[in-house]
Amino acid sequence: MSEHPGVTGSSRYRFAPSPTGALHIGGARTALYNWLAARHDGGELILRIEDTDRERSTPEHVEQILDSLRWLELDWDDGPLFQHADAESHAEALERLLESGAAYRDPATADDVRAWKAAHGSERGYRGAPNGDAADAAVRLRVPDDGDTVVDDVVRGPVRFPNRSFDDFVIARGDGSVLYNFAVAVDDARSGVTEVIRGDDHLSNTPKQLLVLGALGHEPPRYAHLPLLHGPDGKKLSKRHGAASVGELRDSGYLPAAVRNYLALLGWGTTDDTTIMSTEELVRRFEVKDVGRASAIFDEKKLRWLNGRFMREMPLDAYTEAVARFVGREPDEDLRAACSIAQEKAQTLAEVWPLIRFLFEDPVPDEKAWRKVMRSETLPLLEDAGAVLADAPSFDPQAIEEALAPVLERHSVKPGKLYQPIRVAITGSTISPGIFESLAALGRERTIRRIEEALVRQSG
RNA sequence: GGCCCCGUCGUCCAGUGGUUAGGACAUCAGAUUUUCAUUCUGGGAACGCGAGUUCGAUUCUCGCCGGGGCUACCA
Repeated sequence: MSEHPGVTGSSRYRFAPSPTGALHIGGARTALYNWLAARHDGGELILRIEDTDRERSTPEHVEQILDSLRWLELDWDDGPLFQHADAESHAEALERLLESGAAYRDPATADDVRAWKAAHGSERGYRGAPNGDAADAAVRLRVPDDGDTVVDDVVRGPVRFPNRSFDDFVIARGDGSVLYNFAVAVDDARSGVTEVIRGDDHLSNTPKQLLVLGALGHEPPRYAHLPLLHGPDGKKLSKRHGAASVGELRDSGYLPAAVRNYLALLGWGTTDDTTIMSTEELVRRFEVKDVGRASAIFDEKKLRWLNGRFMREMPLDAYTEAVARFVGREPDEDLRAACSIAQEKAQTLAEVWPLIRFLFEDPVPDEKAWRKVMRSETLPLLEDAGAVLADAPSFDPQAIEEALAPVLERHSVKPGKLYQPIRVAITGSTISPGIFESLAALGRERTIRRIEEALVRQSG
């Protein structure tokens, strides 16, 4: 159509969140699937902000959503478009329907409709009558009593809705502002959207949009409705389900690539059971028609595991970069060295700093660890270790291990009896990267000092 | 209430008119290990129920049960 510049005949996808809250993982998955599908078949992706609800939509939420998408590294080719900014075309389409008689003004209120239903039974939707006097009444779309409206869904197959069961639904408020099901249909047609991938909660809305499209004489796009995501309790995912928003995922220390991989697997899978996939592989293999039909439960344990795999396989530079961003430090040589000894130990970015903190700050003694490890008989061990380390020919992990070996023999103790007190002395905790690597990274000076401080603290 | 969707291990994802129903996370046991992790080996664990079709159903059909969505002058 001539009013659709840029429509080339290839597929056009859209992601259309409403800015009434932060982007949830459900919305993130919808965004990801649209993105994967668009990138897979070389189509375009439009980002449209569904803000016709002026009451609940806020600029802050818009920013949050854009931030989340950027963090997920999902880009778009057009937009963000704002739905409410397109009021003229909505008004124009509305006028057309009013003139053709496909829609009519009806002063009936929600209460009136309820009363009508009480009187007429619930097997047939509300049918109103035009009222010429009501210039400021809501506009309803006339829905036929006969026939079905069929949604030919890519993941569910054809789904039939008896027209009789629908109300003559409201498409515009009394003040002329349009409602969701109308705006969506008009916008999708106007921007030449050919593929609609969205949550299953919209399946029941689709026939309404089809009815609007039909009344306007537009070809409908192809629809694919994704199964909904649920929390661990099986209920619809919401704020109380922990890391439910993209922002929380980021703050929990997850990697965007791992989140993309995990989300892709929530509702879709490969025939050969491949689990870990790069984004390139995801793009190559993802097809909407292979999406499952059953709702899925978000399982953070698996995300953690997947994230750990990505963390461990990252090049050190990228790893250091990610850690630096997460903890708000410079990705300098010190941090890089610290990261190199902690990389294999952490499943999330949030777990890295506690492991390497002792290299940047004085250790904060964990009393429990101290009591458990620092016994009277460990004093001579620590003393001996301190002396040996002070004299070690060099201070790399191997040299340290070799220097410490005789201490073990002299006191005939198992390795743990020596290493744990040292660990607590230099890190304050019983948990750290490998002891030799930790000592080497800390350096001789600080090592000796911390051991001496521990001895003072312990005997004093 | 009406309309609609869904139902394979605890969870996610495969799969088939005839399979020992597969993989992953989680879990359990064992091995490795200086802590914590990692890694390795092994184990347990599922086709919601009832009919029908069929020589044979987890797979096809219907009913039931269970879960979910929509039913706003919200999106």
